[in-house]
This record gives sequence, C-alpha cells and structure tokens, in this order.
Amino acid sequence: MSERIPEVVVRRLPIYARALGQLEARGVAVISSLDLGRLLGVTPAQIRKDLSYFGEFGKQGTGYDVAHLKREIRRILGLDREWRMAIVGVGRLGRAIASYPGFASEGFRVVALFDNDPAKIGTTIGDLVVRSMDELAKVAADERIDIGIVAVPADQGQEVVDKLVAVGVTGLLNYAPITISVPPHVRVRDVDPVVALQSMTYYLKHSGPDDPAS
Amino acid sequence: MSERIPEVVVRRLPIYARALGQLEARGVAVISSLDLGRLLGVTPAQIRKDLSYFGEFGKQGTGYDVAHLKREIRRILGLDREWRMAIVGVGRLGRAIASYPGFASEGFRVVALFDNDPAKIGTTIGDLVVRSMDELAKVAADERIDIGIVAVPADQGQEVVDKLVAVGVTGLLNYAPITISVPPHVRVRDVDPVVALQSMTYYLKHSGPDDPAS
DNA sequence: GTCTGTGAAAACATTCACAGCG
DNA sequence: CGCTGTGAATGTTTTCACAGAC
Repeated sequence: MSERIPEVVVRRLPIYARALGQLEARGVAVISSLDLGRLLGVTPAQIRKDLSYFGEFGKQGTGYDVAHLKREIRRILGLDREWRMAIVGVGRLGRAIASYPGFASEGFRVVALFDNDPAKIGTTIGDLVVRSMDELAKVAADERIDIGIVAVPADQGQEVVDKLVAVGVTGLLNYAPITISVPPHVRVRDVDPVVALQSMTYYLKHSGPDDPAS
Repeated sequence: MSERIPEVVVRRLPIYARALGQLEARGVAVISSLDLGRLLGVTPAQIRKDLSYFGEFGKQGTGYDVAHLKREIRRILGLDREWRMAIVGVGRLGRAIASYPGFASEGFRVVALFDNDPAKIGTTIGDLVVRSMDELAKVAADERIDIGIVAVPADQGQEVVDKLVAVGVTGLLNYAPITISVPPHVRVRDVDPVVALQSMTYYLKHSGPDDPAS
C-alpha cells in the first residue's frame, strides 16, 4: 500500500461499495473477488488489485467480509461524514435535483439554493429558501458548502463556476452542457446524459441493423 | 485510419462536437488543435490523434474548419439521424426525464413511456400516454425503439433491462443505482450523480481542509 | 483445496517530436 | 512559418500467474 493511487481505481470504489451494500441487504456475509467480479462484470484480479492499494481486506481461502469491506471502502472515500452542497440554478433541472431523495440518503445534504431570477429569489423549495447569488459568499461562510451543483444554462455555467470557486468550494457537480474550467485544486464531475447517449450511438450505428423481425 | 478505435476516443468525440458547436455559434470559423485543446483542457496531440482514427480533417498551417469538423464528428457518431427512446418508470425521475427538452433538441426523441403502476397507466405526460409493460413488445415493434431509459427503483432495474433487451433494444441509459448486466451486443451508459460524488469526496477529503478563513 | 495479495508481463492510452504540407 | 498527421517513446492500466495464508 501507500503508492500513488490511480484515479480509475478511486472511481470504481463507489461501485464496489454499492454492490456490497446490496449483498449485505440480501444477507450475504462473505464474498470472493470472483463472485463480486461476476456480479459487476469485472475481473476478479481487478478487484483484488484495486483493493490492494488501500490495504489487505480479505482472508485467503475465504474472501471478503461484506459488511467490513463496505465500511472500509466508505471510510476511504470519505463517506463516513456528511457533505454539504449548494445548488445554483433552480429551473426545472435544479428543482428536480433539489427534491431528489437519493442525495440525502447517501449523506449528501443540500443546504442552500441560489438563482439569479428575481421572480424565484425568496421562494421556497422543500424547506430551503432560494437566495440571490449576491449572498453566495455570506451563505458559503455560514453553511460551510463543500460541493456546488451547477444547474444553470450553458451560457451561465462558467460564470457560476468561477463564483463558486471564488468562495472556496472545491468540488463541483456540473449539469450544464459545457466543459468547465477550474483551478487544479478543484474537482469536477460532469453529469450529462446527452453526451453519454452521443457516444453510445456510435456503437449502435456500427453494430449493424439487428433487425429482429417479428 | 481504419484501425480498431479505442472506446475512450469515441467517448471524447461528443465533447469535441459540443465545443465546436459553441465555437460555431460564436462565429469562429477555424480552430487549431492547440486552441481547441486549451478550451477543453486536453493536449493538442490528443485531439489530433483522436481525429486521425477517422480521417484527415485539418489543413496544415491553418487548423480545422469548425463547421465542417463538427458535421463530420456528428456523422461519425451517428448523430445525423433521429434516435427513438422509451422511458421505463414514470415516477419523479422518469417524469423529469420525459419533460427534459435537452434530448429532443439533440435528436433523441422520447416516443413511449412505460410503468407498472395501474394508477399511472393511461395517464398522459406531455403528449404521450403511459403504457403497461405488457405492451412493451407490441409498442417496441410499432415504434422502433432504439434506446431504453431505465428510470425505475434499483430492485426493479435488472428485470426491466431484461425485458427491454428481450424486445430488441440494444442501447440503454441506466438511471437506476445498480450495475446492470446485459448481453455483449447491448450498450449501456450509466447516469448516477451519487456515484460521481462518491469518488469526488475521496479527493476532497485528501486535499487537506483548505479552510480559507474569512 | 480455495482464495488473497502482488510482482511481472501484456495491453492500452497518451505524449513526444518531427516530416511534410499549405 | 504554423499547424497537421503520425510513428516511436513513454506512461498507465489491466491481466496473468503464483507464493503463501487459512
């Protein structure tokens, strides 16, 4: 352990943790890298190698303790604490994100909402009031915002990113259909279903018209 | 050209196409790999190498014609036609997806909605009627569904995937928080903001508490 | 016997660096 | 000149294969 850890490895850990949670719920106590790999469609060697960057979690001849490994991975990822998020942009998309229950249940709490539309400022979504972007610095200080969620139109995306970075936010979840630019200490994850589809069509196009006649 | 094309390259093409579209809208007619790379935060060599898998699109001493390169990339990706999608699951998430205007504007048309809740079947969202999953085979044949969007809870995800695959759908956009399993001819793209956040926190945790005091 | 952890090998992806075109 | 297209070099990731633990 204690080498430099490849980013691809870190990106796979949440997938492992999620699968372990599902196994745990089904009452599975122990699992081998072979079986976990089958479940996730990856090779057992990859799972073992990935985990080996962080320590020795398995038992030879047996496999991994499901509950323990899940807890360890979550700790490694920093999921043993709450993360505080602000959503910028409460249009259709921002509102859908604000009321999505999947964040809170995983420890990602939305603690502030921002928009630049005067008609929206002051309105309430869930139990949060929509605030003006002018209040960003103040609210960021009061609420300790870890992560900013960018849910504004493309043409306002970079401006919003710059403001979030300026008040000390170091993690961004970007829903705007643009490539945003940030200083090196800021981490970005893009969520863009259209881009995902646009690379998939390359393969749909090239895997011949399957045309399974009725 | 005409080698085997790495998947990472295909995944970057939509990003290039999107940036080219934005440049085009701003009236930029020609761009070099250096400038496009700066814009996207990638090396110019990567852009040139990626494009070289598909042909020679640039002009030495000048760069790339923005409108032409965009059109070529979109053709390569199969974005010069319409793609027909069905959404399975019209809960909160499925409805948000159904009324998201970003798909249609990029040529991804939602042509059918399914759910297994009798209270939802027969209701209308936009101009589409929600149908029972029992009608899937019939509707898939009538409507020529290319892509299935999985927007059901985790515990129903795999079942829905199997049904979609059974009626000949070869592309899936998966919003369920599970790793789905499909035969090799089926392409999957996962959309999961929680998983995206869960790998980001690793870096937020490890890049020290920046703590920029007010 | 079963399964982990891990160096070494193989496969894959990115970057370099430059010949050659406009 | 400036910039592309591309083999060769470098760096990264995955897979192999096996010693050793249970």
